[in-house]
Amino acid sequence: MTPVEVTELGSHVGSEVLIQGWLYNKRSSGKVRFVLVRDGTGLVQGVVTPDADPTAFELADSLPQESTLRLTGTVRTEPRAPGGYEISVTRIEPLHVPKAPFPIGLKEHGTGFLMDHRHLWIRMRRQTPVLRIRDGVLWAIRSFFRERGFVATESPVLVGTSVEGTTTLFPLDYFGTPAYLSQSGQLYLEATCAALGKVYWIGPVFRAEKSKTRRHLIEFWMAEGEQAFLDHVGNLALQEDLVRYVVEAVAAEHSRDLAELERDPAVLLREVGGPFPRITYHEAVALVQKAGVSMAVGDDFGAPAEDALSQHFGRPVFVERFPAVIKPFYMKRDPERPDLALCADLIAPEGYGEIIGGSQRVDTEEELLRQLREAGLPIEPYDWYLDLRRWGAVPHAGFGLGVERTVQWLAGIAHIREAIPFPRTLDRLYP
RNA sequence: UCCUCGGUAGCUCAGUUGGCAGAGCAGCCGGCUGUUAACCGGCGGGCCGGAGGUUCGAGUCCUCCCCGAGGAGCCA
Repeated sequence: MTPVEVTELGSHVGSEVLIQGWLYNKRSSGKVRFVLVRDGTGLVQGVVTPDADPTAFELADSLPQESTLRLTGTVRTEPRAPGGYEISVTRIEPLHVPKAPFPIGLKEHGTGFLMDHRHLWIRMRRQTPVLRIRDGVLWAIRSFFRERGFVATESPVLVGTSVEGTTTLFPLDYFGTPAYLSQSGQLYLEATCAALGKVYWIGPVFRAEKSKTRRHLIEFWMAEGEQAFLDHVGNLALQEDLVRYVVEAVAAEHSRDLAELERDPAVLLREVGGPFPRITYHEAVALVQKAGVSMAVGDDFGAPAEDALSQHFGRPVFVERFPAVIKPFYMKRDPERPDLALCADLIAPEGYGEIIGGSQRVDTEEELLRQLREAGLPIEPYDWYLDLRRWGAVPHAGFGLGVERTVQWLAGIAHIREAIPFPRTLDRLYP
């Protein structure tokens, strides 16, 4: 018999099917036994009675959690069953029977224990929908860029230069030459964008920050776009279109996953329904101060400040034109206000924090040399990057979107560690 | 790096002014013909994070160390 996936059961009502999966839970009530089977696509309940196969009846009692099995039976519509369908089981074929109890029970566990068992934890009910939503976010980003004519051009992960400041680099030995894990693919995207016009990449980046918060990972995925002949204003429009596209795609294609997480898609669609407000850095500081959060002009926004902004607007908000001194060397200055950078951060609603950082880039050699020096960076490793301003210099702009923070927002989960299969957090490299 | 709270059964936790080590879940045995993290009865299960100290006596008080969680700073 051809195996059927749990999500396809609706089109097999009344016929006999074969389900391949793992025993998630079992219950019994006298002479009726219930087996809850997961197959990766969903959960289905099988009902086993003694008038079915007596072997199946015995197995429904004795098999431990996370046994691998094949289940044969007839599909029925059943409102009492989770998922709406139920299988009247005729046969259970165990493929693997664990010798020890599964470490992750259905009751409460502490975070440390769950993180030690992350490789098993991802099988559990609240984890699989998040990972499917992550897949939806990544596919939506790719199809957005593809529809707009962007070319995927990968940036290297092993690099010789810093993008985001030297204190958060992971150093390594590249056959005797100092090297680092990439903090961002941006500099290389600026090169490929001069070759192909519109480019993007999605990949892992690394920040050796001693951060220990619900919105930080040491290794996280960035989706970065870079476009030639694009200015600051066009950059914001591109970012806004991308975020709206991703939210609408996930709301449409992952309603079942969102429902399992008790996340209302209508809330997300409302948040991206209208234009995203755009305020300047200085307006944002004033708003934050008015909300009672202490911060000075010249500070970057901390978590409480971002939360105040996100609470005030209730939708994604762009904060633009930061003081150049607190931003990286590659950002172009505002011609009207040379002390400000032509940049913007996009703050997600509901306190999920900054999900995008972007800017128009410096496009002349003189300006770039000056800003490298001001940042105290050596010139030589950036010589290739300066070449981009020596031949075919072009106004260009781009941004980086944090994939896990976006997943965190859409899935409505409290901590970023659940937004990636195997999170790399401070002091945690196992599993 | 700093601040706060924790570490007791496989897991989640309780443990009174210092005086015999406890519960729920999981496991095992039994019961129940519609369970929804099922329920009911029974059984087994402990280097109380580690090292020192105070005391007749320490899970409990003190010192140091190790580990975990939450938050800050910084960032996406």
